[in-house]
Amino acid sequence: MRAAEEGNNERNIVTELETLRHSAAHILATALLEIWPEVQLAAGPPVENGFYYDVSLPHRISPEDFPTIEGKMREIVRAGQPFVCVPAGREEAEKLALRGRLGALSERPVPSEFKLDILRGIPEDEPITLYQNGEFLDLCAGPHVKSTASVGAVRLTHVASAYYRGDERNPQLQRVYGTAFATERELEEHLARLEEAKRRDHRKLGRELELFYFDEAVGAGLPLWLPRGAVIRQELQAFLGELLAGQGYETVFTPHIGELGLYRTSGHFPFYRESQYPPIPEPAAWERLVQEGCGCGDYANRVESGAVGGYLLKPMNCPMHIRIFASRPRSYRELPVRLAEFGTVYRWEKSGELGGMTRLRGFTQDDAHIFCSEDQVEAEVGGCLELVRAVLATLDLRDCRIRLGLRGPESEKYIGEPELWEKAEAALASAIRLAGLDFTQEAGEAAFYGPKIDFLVRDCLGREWQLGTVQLDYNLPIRFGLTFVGSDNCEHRPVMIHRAPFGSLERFLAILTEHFGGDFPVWLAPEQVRILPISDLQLEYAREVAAALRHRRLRVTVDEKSETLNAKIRIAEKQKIPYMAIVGKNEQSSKNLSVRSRRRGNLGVMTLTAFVDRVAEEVARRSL
RNA sequence: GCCGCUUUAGCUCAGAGGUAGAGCAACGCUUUCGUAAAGCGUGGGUCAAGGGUUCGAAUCCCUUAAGCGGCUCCA
Repeated sequence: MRAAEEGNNERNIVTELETLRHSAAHILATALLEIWPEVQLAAGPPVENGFYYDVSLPHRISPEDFPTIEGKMREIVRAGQPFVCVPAGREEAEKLALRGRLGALSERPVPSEFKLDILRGIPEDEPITLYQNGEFLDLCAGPHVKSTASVGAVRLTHVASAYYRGDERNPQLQRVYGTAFATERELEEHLARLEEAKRRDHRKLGRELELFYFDEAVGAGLPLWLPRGAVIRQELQAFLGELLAGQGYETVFTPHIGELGLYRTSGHFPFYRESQYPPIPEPAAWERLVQEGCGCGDYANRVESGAVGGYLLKPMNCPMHIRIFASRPRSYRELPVRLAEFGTVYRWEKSGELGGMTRLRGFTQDDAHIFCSEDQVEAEVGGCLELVRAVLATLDLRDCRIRLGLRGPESEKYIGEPELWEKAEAALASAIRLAGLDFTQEAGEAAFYGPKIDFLVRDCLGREWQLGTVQLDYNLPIRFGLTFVGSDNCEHRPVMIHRAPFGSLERFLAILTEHFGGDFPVWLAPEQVRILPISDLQLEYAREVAAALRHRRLRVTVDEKSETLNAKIRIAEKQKIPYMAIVGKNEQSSKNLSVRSRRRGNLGVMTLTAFVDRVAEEVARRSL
């Protein structure tokens, strides 16, 4: 969801809590004005977990200012200022803005520039309303609570920056975030939930559980999968591999770089240009350029014109899969052709956009491209949706939203004819309806070659990320001149479906880690069982048990440290090992195990066979 | 990329111009323990990197890098 919905600048306020938080934003604005009367206000809507107000102010607001601001806010709450709606004519409102009176406590020497701009952006047929509490008068669609006293508990959370109206060409504002509730208790509960959520952060757990690692020597946004993370990845890949085999996919492998010309044909160069690493020249060409003293600008021009050849680090796998399809004549009898690959791609993300495993410069998609005839599209898209559903259900990711991404208004961002786009957009919409799924349509969310269905989930901080995606593409088959021979012995144009149920393995791991808080189901757990000998006398038996478990392909280690049992349990618990098998004198003589589950505690004594069968079965069923 | 903040031992963090600290982890010794922390000891740092100010810089200033919170953009 966009933080700031444009239009008349305020989001549609529906719930009581949103109303309260919107009022809290006005209280924040009032407090800011009392401290810095020159502050220029832009917009202050409620958002997912609170509210914010965008302001322009020479003083850089920092968390150190929060106590002062919050103090003022509490005074305003205590004062119980009523929120009064003041209907106003357009001209009157504009006069107030010009006199600096909108978004202010009094008239000021400088006009309320943002309020003026917002005012002028409101459609003619919409009424203009102002709201006042105390001396603070603001352009606002409302509604508000009765009085400032209704805002029982308010807290500022952080300050960040944002472009005015979300456009990077506009001035940058300071965005002060806060949250508000009717009561102090609800606020405390909310803050506690936030703390808890931070404990699940995949960046923190990724380090603690040794799943992945970022090394400055390697580069920003380029993750190193550590052995434990690699186990999870391999399990995920194996799981998906089974599903794909069942749906008639074939596996392919393709290189990480390809001729620039390939990407000219696909349109990645230039339509995807800003997301790509610059071209890699051939060594001979590079030498010549160096000898000629060719500058970067010159090089860029020569690459652009095709005078100098080169390679591109692949930003997507589709062009290579397309070339595989085109590698020989295709008959309608073999359609659909479904080519799958865990394909690693590289994209130039701006430095400030990188973050943990959710946003990277190199990542691996569980990619596949389906080449089919027009009348197979519906069934194939349906199959893809079913695949995503199966993946999400197995991994318990139920809390997800489905978005149909359509073209936006800027036509230069998309390739192909509008009629084909309409056809593709309609086909996807009907496929989702057929699958009986709820979805929203959003313009401007399409890929450059076609519309798509995205599955979105939230991370521990409430940020929404795209995981699975299904994209319909009538355009690349045209650009590559793909054909198949139909039953009529004529050439026909195939349709392409791009799809990735995980999206990327890295982002999926991030979301999965946060979803389970690091407590992965047994089938995914890097270490499934840890044997805890009570004393060194049981070491040998412990190793025997481990060998037996390993024989059944379970991932097991023995804690051979000279520690107390309690300490060993504590360590295993912190490392979130699903099963601990305790072996002491008694277990050794009876050839049993005392089993402790991370989730359910002490499970009591059982035979080795009973334990192995139990865990192996859980793994085989991929139970949660 | 833009705005703001941050960077001290493997991890979490003290240290506010005068010779670098703690807890946990690691390692060693003692202990051989019954369902979430046994005891003692040892090693470990170009204080992110580079430059500057100063008699003297982890500390003040500048540049760069990485990370964090957002914005923009996207798996």
